[in-house]
Amino acid sequence: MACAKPLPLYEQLKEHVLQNIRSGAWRTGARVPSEYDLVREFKVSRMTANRALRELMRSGVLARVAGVGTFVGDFKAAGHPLQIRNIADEIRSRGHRHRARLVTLERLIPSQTVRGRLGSAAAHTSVFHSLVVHFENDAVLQVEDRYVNPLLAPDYLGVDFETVTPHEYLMEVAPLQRVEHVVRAVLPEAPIRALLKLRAHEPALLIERVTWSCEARASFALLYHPGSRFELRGGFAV
Amino acid sequence: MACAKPLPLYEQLKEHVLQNIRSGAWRTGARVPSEYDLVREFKVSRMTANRALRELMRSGVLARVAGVGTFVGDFKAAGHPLQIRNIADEIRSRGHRHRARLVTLERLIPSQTVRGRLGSAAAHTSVFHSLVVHFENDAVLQVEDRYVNPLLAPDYLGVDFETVTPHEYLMEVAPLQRVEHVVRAVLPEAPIRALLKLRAHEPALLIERVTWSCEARASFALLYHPGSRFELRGGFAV
DNA sequence: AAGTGGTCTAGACCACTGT
DNA sequence: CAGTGGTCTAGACCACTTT
Repeated sequence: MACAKPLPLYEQLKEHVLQNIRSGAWRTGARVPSEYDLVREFKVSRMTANRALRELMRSGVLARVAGVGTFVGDFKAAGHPLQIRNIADEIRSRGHRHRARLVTLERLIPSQTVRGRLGSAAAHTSVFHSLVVHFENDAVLQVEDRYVNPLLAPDYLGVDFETVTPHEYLMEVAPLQRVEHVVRAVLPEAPIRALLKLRAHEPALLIERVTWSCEARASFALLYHPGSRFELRGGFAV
Repeated sequence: MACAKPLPLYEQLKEHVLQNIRSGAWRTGARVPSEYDLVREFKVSRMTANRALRELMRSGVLARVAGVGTFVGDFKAAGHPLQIRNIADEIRSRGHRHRARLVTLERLIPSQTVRGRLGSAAAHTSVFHSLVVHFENDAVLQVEDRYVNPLLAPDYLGVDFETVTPHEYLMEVAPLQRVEHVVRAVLPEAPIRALLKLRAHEPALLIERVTWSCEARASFALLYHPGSRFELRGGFAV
């Protein structure tokens, strides 16, 4: 998926910084080239370098201190509660590596709970079910327990969910119309706890998410995250 | 209520646009002055006007179309799952009774952690600290551990926080400018656990919230909720 | 043709931190 | 003191849309 048009200079600078963070060359807390360094190295004006670093700061990748310098930010895993983002993109945008392991992919008769969340569309029929573990640099970041309306994604069982996330696939085949989520702190049951590699009594952050497409419920997902390594970040200005 | 320092020009422009939106003069979808309009009206350079409008676009307030113009954004899609809501209003909106118990109200030298969140404004000076327990029909719903910048709310220690919530008071004396929050699942320490009346190993949902006012950090709050009785709900359409 | 936003430059002054 | 980020200017070229 190459970008046809050349990126603006400030985007190229941002990408350069992110590459160095992704590759591990610049670790958390490390000093990042100053605006003047970028001016000299890339032959751009200072405003362009400033914009690149400023935007990376705003998105939490960098920390800047006037009179001191710019440094790689100290991020714990952070998600945006209001955006429906692809977890793989989210991990990559932090400069880290995403990997997915498919645990289960099947067709099943939904439980009472799942039927309630997925609605009448799945009343007496079976639904698709996937269980995927998402890793950020080899540490488990999310266990994704997802139930999908087969009417809206009939080819779900044929997708390779170790290269494409369920979210990516669903966004492609079913236009997202509406989303609802509930966030809770829980002590997950043993199977989930094992997949999350949680210590005993370590809590998890659970996001229950229902998505609508074509006026119907498309998917119900239980997204479990280790409490010690995951944060939902949000905020707004003004 | 006074922001002493003069805001940067681009912040003044943002404020000007926001005032017009807040007052209702510019409604959703209405055209906003172009960059050149702002250049002429406020005698600033185009880059300054550009930055103001660009940042308002990124925070979702404005929508811009190259070659066409800038318009007031459509807020119905921009649901805030973590709204800055007053917990008392929230409880009452569910038809329940809200009660607050003030545990602590003091001035103290902030810990390293608090200083980090509250920023340099509190570097070597003391800050205000309040610890309030919020009940929904006699069940604990939130333990609010809040640290306040004394420069922005000098009368904080004189407020009766069993009749007015800290949030209500702060909204009154310091205009809210920016908010950031982090949501996590945690096992709280003993003192908080006792106030929350949690069973052993019962997790809590922790919201860390930093609010800005007058370009300064106004308040840092740790909002603890019992995992078994509290949910964050959100969602949006389209 | 006129207007708009998107980007970019080559300077500038300031306040601040480090040495 | 030199270095840093924060801000600002007065131009510029481009692609695009509307008239």
